[in-house]
Amino acid sequence: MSVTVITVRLTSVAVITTLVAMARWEPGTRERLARAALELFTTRGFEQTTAAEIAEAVGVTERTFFRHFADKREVLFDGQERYRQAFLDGAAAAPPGATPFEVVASALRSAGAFFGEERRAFARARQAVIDANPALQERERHKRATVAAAMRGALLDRGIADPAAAVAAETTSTVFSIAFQQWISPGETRPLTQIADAVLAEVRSFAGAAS
Amino acid sequence: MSVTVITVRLTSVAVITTLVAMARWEPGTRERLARAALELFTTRGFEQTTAAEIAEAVGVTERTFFRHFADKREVLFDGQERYRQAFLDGAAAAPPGATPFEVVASALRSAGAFFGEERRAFARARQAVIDANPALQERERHKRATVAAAMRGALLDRGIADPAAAVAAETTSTVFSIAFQQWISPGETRPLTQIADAVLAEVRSFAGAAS
DNA sequence: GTCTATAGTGCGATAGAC
DNA sequence: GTCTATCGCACTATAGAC
Repeated sequence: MSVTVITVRLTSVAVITTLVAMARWEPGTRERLARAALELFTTRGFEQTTAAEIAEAVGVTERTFFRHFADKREVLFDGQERYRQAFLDGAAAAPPGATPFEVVASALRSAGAFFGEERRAFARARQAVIDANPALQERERHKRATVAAAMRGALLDRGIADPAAAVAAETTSTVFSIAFQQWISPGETRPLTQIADAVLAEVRSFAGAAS
Repeated sequence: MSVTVITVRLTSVAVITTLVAMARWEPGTRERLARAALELFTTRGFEQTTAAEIAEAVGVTERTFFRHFADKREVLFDGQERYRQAFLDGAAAAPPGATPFEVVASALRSAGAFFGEERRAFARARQAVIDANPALQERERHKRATVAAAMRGALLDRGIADPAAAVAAETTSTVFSIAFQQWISPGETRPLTQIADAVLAEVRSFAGAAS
């Protein structure tokens, strides 16, 4: 029986609190808001869903929603830091003296691995919502740009100067974006890393084809 | 005295209309709104300026502002179709059978020529406003993405398939963006076409450096 | 051209955790 | 006592509906 309790503790922070003390509010509000939002956006559409409805679905007020998310769109982009970090970790993993291309390839491998098979279905659902709304596409591009900015910083830190750093950083972001789109397209079964490899090869052939 | 009148007519379209006929509204409202908006955004900031204030500065109602621009941000991105067309014209100018790289280079030359020296000061003022506001940066990236989408369409029409078309299209947009940023940076005097050439060369060296 | 819903902000109060 | 998450309420501007 004590084994069961331990299992619960490991899998649900909310349950711990409920057992330990009568909390006035449940923890994990942010994550629950994000989940409820995706579901409501999927069924009713982004614009047809109000922030108040999302909050209500979770049992908090609209004001609480906006305390967690700066705006309504942001709720779909929670947890992007971890994914940006995957790029940076990959870049850092490249050996000293690696060429910009090698750093980019390493970053793409790391980011590609971050999105394993278990994330593909979720990614598809999320992307369907984004694809249906221009305002969300804008936000997505903004997030993509922060990845490029982070990569540029990492490359500059490695001693690679602009404009080479900027080109390499933007290429990372572009290749990943094209590969990701393919990864979640219907019928696609290859892992993201493999697709990203193919797209990066395409960049090389693009640049070399006119010589 | 008639000389004075002629001078006025040459410098103010609004005055012509007032003199020639009792027009119910002034022409060029859209352009005047865009100009007034840039000026107000520059002095007060984007968020500190309301749509009603921009409209008032031009002598129209807030409703009229939103008839011309779908949202407040859009007033800073008026006339983007002509600039997107410059890319497409350049792409179309590439000879049949040109490689994707050559098509991209041609598009960049055309777009670079579109932004002549006479536009540099305006571009700097506009960019200062955009750089000070994340919401405007989002919109700018969205516009950039439409350029990439248009380029991809042009490349597909030429028989270049994905993902090569997507890579080439995104590269066009990226190179232009990096070059444009340099073009309007303080102290820069080189023409945009020359800077874009240099950035495109950087792409080639990026892709070739790891072989 | 008017009316209205909704996004998003500012601030004081509250209640539990520590 | 401090810190943090929440509520509740008043408020403005955007943007769309009528």
